[in-house]
Amino acid sequence: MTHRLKPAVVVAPASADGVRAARMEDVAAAAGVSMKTVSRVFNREPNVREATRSRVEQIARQLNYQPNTSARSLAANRSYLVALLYDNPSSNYVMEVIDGVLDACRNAHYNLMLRPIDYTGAGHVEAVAELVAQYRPDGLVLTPPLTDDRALLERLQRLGVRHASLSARPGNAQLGASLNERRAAAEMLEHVVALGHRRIGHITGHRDHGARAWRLAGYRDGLRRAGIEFDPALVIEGEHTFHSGVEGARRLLGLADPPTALFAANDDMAAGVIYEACERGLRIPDDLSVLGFDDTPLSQQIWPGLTTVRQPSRDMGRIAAEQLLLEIRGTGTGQVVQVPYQLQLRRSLGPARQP
Amino acid sequence: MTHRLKPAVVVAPASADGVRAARMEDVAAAAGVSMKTVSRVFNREPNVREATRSRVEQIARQLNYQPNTSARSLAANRSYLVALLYDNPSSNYVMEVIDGVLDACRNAHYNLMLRPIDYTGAGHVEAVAELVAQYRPDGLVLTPPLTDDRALLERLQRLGVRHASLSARPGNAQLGASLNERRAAAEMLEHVVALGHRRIGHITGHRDHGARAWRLAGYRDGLRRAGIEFDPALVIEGEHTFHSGVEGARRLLGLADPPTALFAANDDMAAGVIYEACERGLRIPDDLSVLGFDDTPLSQQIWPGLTTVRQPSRDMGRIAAEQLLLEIRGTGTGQVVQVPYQLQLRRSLGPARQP
DNA sequence: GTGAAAGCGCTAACAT
DNA sequence: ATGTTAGCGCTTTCAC
Repeated sequence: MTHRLKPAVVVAPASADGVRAARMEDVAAAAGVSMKTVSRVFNREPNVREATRSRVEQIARQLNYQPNTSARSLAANRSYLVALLYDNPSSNYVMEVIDGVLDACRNAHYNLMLRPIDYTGAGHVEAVAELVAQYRPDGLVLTPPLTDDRALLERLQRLGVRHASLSARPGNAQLGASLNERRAAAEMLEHVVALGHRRIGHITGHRDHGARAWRLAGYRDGLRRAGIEFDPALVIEGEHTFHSGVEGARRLLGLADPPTALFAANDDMAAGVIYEACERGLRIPDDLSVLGFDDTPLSQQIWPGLTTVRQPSRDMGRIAAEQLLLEIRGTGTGQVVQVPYQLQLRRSLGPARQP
Repeated sequence: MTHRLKPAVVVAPASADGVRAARMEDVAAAAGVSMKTVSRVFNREPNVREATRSRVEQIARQLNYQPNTSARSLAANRSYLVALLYDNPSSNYVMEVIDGVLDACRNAHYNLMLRPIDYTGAGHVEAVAELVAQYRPDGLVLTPPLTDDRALLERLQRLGVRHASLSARPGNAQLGASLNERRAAAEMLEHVVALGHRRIGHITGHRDHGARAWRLAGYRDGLRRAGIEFDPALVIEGEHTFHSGVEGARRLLGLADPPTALFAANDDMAAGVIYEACERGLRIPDDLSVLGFDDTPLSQQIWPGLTTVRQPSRDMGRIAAEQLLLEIRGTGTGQVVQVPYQLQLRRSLGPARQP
């Protein structure tokens, strides 16, 4: 007994459009080939004559055929889904990464799933495991600091889920994109020193982020090359938030002999520094130069414009997803791609105030 | 001939975990019930004895059973997918909306699909139609100005796809969330007037956004109530971007008799106003008060803090998705929910400068 | 309140 | 180079 009507047999209005969507069977029938051949065409498999291929493609277009993703997933045991896991430190950053990953996914006809994760929360590893069990993403993209979360990485390994990472610590990722943050920070420092600054403060990133160590090391490299002795009193622990930038500035600007320039490990904190400097009536850059890192949209929306290191987050998201998809689709071998940085000079940086 | 092994029969290591994921059949067997009963439990259908329900649930937990979404989708002819369409005017805004929608989706075990759309681009309606054909989302969430895109709305209607909207023009949505923007703007104006301002400029939103008319009308309401004559020379067309805020401020502050307060139709433009004012050496709020709308994170990251209308974008995203899901799941009747606004007073607003 | 069986639309394995 | 068939894991329909 047949419970459901086959449109190939009975044409019945089923959607609001008045016509049921075409299935692979319909295309196959119209093209005079088997379903398997249509399947081959749509999956770009070999062993289809060119003439057959183009005929199938034309018919499919005529019938406005769109493969049903659920059926494909079920039969092929793939989800055609990539999940992006992020712990939202800065919505500007995340949004750019999303844009890039989305770009790569759309090109590959993959779908993107988003999952905000609180990596400090208990059970965040379990939450990811559950996501994997339920949706079976073909791969994951991780942003810092999830990229370096030992427990999470081990679990992913056990689950056999591939992942690509942005700015992961070396060894924690085989796939993804990263940037030589240490060299970038050093270069920024050299530039600042060249403008006559000798007392340069630093507000670090959060301890769980690899970026903290790299940017701090770059800061020290820059000082060393200039022959400036490292002064621990000028380094404050931040945690990537605007508020921690304000706090850091408060402490550094409250010193008896305050710095003439402040290098924050990201733009949000740099914005906090500018805010606090303004509160104190300091003029930027006359009284204080401020430097950031990332070049998020924020750096152009505050006054004065923020001098920062341009990190191509959108590209990094796209590249990481591309490397992942290479492996997923078996069309190549993914790697960790180094992307270029660039000093973005804006008006928050000026010559050192003369003593 | 059997091509694939059934784990219920043969236990074979299939995943890296060493154990194949449990299927509904396994749960049914272990609980001594039929698959249909397990299905009923998982879909919260009626007609299951409480004892049976809890036994099934316990077994499922023991076996770590997670329903396979692809199989569910295929069989039920639903995608368990909601797509969010947005034309990215401000990444802060979009990110908040995403967060809210995601929240609602996760609660309902729905997946979210993102689709940035350039509504000015040719073929954007076709792009959406293709997305619908391929992924068959059970519903869409639209953000302005897509909420009021005639061609798009008509197409969705024909395709029979439900949608919920944020801040849609009345009549363009049956589902979603909105805010009385006109009243909010008027209230803001009254507050500004109470501080002695008489010449108050306005930079409008983009013409394609309903918000433009509402916020402009509120601005005029506020002036009228204060008995201040509307001066068209004080209104500049903006387009929601930081840059258009800078431009608008440039023109208004260049007037012979410049305004003492500037109300921008969103925060990004207000940040542009502050930027331009600083460029001119004006002190805020002493020389110029600046007002925004939305209360995105940006309004707290600039100096001085921006006085603005708090629009709960995250809640609006969540609520819109909830209304949509009510209809999708047939568990209720969705509507357009009015959400509250709130004046967010910060230091960019002060008493009018005495002439 | 519960179950049996058909079938959703596709791909995998095996044939030809 | 192309076709045949079983089956992916669930929900639906209908029977009990």
